[in-house]
Amino acid sequence: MGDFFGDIVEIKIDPEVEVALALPVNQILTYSLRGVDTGGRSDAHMLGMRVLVPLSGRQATAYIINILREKVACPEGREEKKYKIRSILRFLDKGALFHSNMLPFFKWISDYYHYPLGLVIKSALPGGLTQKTVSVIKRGEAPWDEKKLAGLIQEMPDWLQRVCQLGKLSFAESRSLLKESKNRTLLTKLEELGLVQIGQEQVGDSVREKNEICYHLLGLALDIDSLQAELSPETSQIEEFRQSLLSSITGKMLFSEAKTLYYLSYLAHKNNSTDVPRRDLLRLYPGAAKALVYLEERGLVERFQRRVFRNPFGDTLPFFPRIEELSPEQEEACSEIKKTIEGEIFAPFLLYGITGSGKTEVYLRSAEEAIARGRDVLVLVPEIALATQLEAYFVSRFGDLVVLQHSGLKASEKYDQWSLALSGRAKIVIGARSAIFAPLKNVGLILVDEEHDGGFKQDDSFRYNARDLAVLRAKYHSATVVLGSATPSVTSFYHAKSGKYRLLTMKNRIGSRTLPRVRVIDLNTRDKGKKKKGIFQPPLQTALKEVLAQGKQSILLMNRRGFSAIVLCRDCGEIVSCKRCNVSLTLHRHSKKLVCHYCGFSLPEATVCRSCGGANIVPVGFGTERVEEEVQKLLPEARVARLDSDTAGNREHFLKILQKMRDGQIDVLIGTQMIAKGHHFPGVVLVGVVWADGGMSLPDFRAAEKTYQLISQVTGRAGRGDSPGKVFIQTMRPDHYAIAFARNHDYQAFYEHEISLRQNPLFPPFVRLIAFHIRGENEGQVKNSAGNIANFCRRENRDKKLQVDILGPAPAPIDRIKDSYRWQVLIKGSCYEKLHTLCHRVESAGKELLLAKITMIIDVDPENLM
DNA sequence: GAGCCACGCCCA
DNA sequence: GGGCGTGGCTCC
Repeated sequence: MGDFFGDIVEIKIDPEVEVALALPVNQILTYSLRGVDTGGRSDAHMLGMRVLVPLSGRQATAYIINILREKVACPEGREEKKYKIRSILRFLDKGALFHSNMLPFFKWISDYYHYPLGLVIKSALPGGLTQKTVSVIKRGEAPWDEKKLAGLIQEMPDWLQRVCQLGKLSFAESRSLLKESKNRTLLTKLEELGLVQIGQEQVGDSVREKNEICYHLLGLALDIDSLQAELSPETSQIEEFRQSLLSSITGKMLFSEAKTLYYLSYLAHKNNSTDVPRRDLLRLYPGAAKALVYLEERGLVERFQRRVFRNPFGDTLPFFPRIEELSPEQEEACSEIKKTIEGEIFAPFLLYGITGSGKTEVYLRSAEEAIARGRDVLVLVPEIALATQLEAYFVSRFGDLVVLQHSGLKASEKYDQWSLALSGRAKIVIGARSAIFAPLKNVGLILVDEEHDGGFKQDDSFRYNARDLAVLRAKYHSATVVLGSATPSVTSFYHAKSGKYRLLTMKNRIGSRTLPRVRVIDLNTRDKGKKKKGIFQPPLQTALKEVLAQGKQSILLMNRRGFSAIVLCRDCGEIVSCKRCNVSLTLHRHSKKLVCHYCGFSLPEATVCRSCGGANIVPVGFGTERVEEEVQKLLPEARVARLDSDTAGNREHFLKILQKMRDGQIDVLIGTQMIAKGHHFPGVVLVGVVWADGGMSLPDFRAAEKTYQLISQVTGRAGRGDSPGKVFIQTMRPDHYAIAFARNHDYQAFYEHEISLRQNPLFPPFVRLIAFHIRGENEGQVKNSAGNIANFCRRENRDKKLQVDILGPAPAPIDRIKDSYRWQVLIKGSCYEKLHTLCHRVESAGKELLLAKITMIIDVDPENLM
């Protein structure tokens, strides 16, 4: 055999590793482990580890994704490596940061969403774990010489003066200066003269584990049991305690030592743990610090460190007891899900259950099943507010097996919660979309609540959809995935109907609760000619008054924050728009500002028209602030609260309002869509949709679907307690199918209508979409680049017969945000492979197609085309 | 993401 | 021809 393969010799060489960089680099790089302290780790243990690597004169974080232990020398001349393999600098952690079974998942995601593997992995980890070196501009060794400088530059820039005075500049300033090439050339010269120096500085992790010092008793035959009954923080018994100790030890026992031991025993007893944190001990008795040193020397106590996990759970989580009796529909759903969990097979379910039908209990029972079988559970919710809801249910049932993962947590808490999941101490992760990457090893069940929600789609440069990834991850783990909703996305329902998902239906509300009666109020018929009466029509006004008189609660949905929709100049009719975006400003009366909702730009409320200079600027249309004002006028005695992203920015405040609402301390709650979702407010009997039309006219094929969902969701908030609910929908388009079907709670009919519309022209679920967002500061160049992309697509499509539809180029509905012009090209096709083939070609041809400084974002399965 | 090099433009 | 600024390639 050796002769036959004469030119192929198996040789053992230094082990090499393949890594993905935590940088926007699409390549996998190879490094050597030569001379690296691997700490005796096996290959399997090195997979998924984070390492620091040299990268053209810098250091960067990378993740090990493959280990090349043995190599076959390649036949003559082929695959000769052109580069020199360098060694990694060091391992950055004790162990891997993700389980190796996540790698295929990450690779798939990287390919599907056209996003570099290293950055996929980076987003799967908690923030603050990216070490690197950065360049810093410093004073050089040579003495500062103004004459030398004068030869180089006429005027000394002020940053250079600061280099001289402070010795060095900040990371951020150094970076922005080094970006500009004219500074670069100057700096090179200054460096040659020895006046400045560009140094490399290490940036470490910004989160780390927290440890505390603990003590426990050692070698003391204390008869704790006999003492325990009497132990108390009172110190009157200490002398007696000291005497009793003297009999069991050799040598003397100072009073302070006895006191320390006394408190140590007391705290150990109180916390039901032999290990007592030093901090707790010192808080009770500051004198323990000195005594502990002696006690340790004498071998009476042992000191050690233990890891503590910072904990994001508030101490006021409500407790929800287990519901013993299930409705027949719940029973049915649970037993179906149970079967697939037991079978440990991949099984996707769509749990279509109307609001109030008890989906939460189905989730909890399914989770019990998975946990009982030793498997982990992942729970995804579209936003933090809902995590808070579910969190209480899950903690009530599963205690500290549950951890949280969402952006409401502090970086340190996030890191600790993530660590608990990684180590296997936590078995259930609840979180927003990024929790789809939770480091659970053996996922047996994934629950996606409110699966229709757009919040699962991330809208920045890594545009993944966590709901879709949930199905994928379940496949990789042979797990059950349950997508739950009262108003499933048209796509998911289509999959359920076509058999791709299994459909579980729950049509009845728990108990005797009925669905609320919905009344549609046509805004077109309101008192024409008469002076406008405000934003509530008489039936809604009456209902609000009645409900208040009964001592019950109301919810008013207004899906726009601020006071007005737009502000315009009464003199010339010009709409006051943002300086940097092509959108109208919105009046925020609370902060007395005109605000841009896209870039945050603001003007003072009292401003003059940019077009004619007139000061007669008036707000037109309405937002939540105006609704709030009108409610206060209509019901002066009512307790009113408003929840939108202006007031909910502070999580504490947000939770407090939700709590007050549950406790009945608020009569009318006004808010944007964030009040529509999932909350359980038993006292609410009236829901008013102040203006249902907001989302309907948007240029989005999902506009009707989103409107239907929003109205249904908020409708579901009414009548969750004992009294039946009432809903009023104010609209200019009472005949629109989304409103008509929402009024009758007829999801099926809505679905049938919507799916027929998606067939011509073809839209998802019949085709898939990929959007190319082309952006830049020069309008003409953006437009031309978009044209190039579209032409390229058309050419490829024709030549390669890809059967893909190309739409555009077209300016985005909002064609300028933050001074950046926005155009898009949309491709759609029923064959996913062909669509992605085209997408890959566009990606690799991108540099030639895009003009200077024009960027392109690839958005697979776009949700938001604004 | 950031260093580095090639290329192109401007002016002598 | 030299200096400077920009874009794009590459990093192992």
